[in-house]
Amino acid sequence: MTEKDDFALQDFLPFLLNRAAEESSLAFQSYYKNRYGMLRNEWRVLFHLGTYGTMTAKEIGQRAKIHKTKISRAVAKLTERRFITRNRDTADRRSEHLKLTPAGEAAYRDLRGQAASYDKQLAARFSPEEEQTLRRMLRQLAGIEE
Amino acid sequence: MTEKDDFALQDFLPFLLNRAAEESSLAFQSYYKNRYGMLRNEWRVLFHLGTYGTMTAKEIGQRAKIHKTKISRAVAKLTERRFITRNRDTADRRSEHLKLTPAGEAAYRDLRGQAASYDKQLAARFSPEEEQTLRRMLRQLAGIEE
DNA sequence: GGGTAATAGTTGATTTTGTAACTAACAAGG
DNA sequence: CCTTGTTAGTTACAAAATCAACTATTACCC
Repeated sequence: MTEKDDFALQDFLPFLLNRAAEESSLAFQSYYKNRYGMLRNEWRVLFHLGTYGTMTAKEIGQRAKIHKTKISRAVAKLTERRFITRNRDTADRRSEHLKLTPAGEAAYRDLRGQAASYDKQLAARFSPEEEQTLRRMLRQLAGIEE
Repeated sequence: MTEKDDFALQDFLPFLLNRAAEESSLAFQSYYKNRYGMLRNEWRVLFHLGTYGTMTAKEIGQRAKIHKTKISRAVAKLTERRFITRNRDTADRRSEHLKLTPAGEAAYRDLRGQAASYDKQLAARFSPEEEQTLRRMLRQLAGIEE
């Protein structure tokens, strides 16, 4: 009754992944929250716009696999804080092209720098080969082709 | 402006981990939600009690690194649905010993079986060595010793 | 063209989570 | 024993996620 069974929660990949995700993003999340008052979905959108340039909400959603509702709200916040501007497509007036403002670009550069060094720090626990393997496996699990 | 930058969101481990976690647990989550109306924290608590037997909320929290608030609510739900019983410790009346009811045991056995086969399926994408490496790295990132 | 379906994005209602304050019980020092 | 501090667990309130319904626009096709 008090003995350990053969398949525990710690052996369950979805649990492990979730725990690793939470644990590894803790410090980063609070940095961005304190510094820019940005939530996860907001800096995700910012990051995408910084990386790929002008995009529509739909494109961001497809690439990052974020639901349109979350994007819509993140975009509203980011627009309100003057990090991005929106422009209706003249050919298809349903979609909007989103673009970083100079303030958005600055925040993005900071974000990217922080993320890159944070990432490096996390990966430093492993050998370069292990790290590559890890990234490949995670992309596999996440359904990211590229 | 529309070109790809050198460090994208898909390269960021916390993002990758989070995406992999969500993607990989989707089917499982909805199974348990539909079958038993259980949320993630609820089946996590159930799983722990099934694996380790009688425990207090605090012990579950330490092992699974779940916040006490979440556990408290999960325990309330599970008790209400007659999956677990609570017994105050006679020596220290602050803590309660939680234990599965027969219905809880049954749900646990189903849960464990499903989880194990689901896990196997996920891991089948990789070679056995890769799988072991993945688990070890995830445990590392998650801060799980064992 | 006119009707029906599809798509981009928003909004609202409900559920869940997160944070912090709270209660009850114990511990330890004087 | 009484004050102060700590711990186990709960609860209240605010923030966020979810899901479905909604608006506006375009696409299809008879």
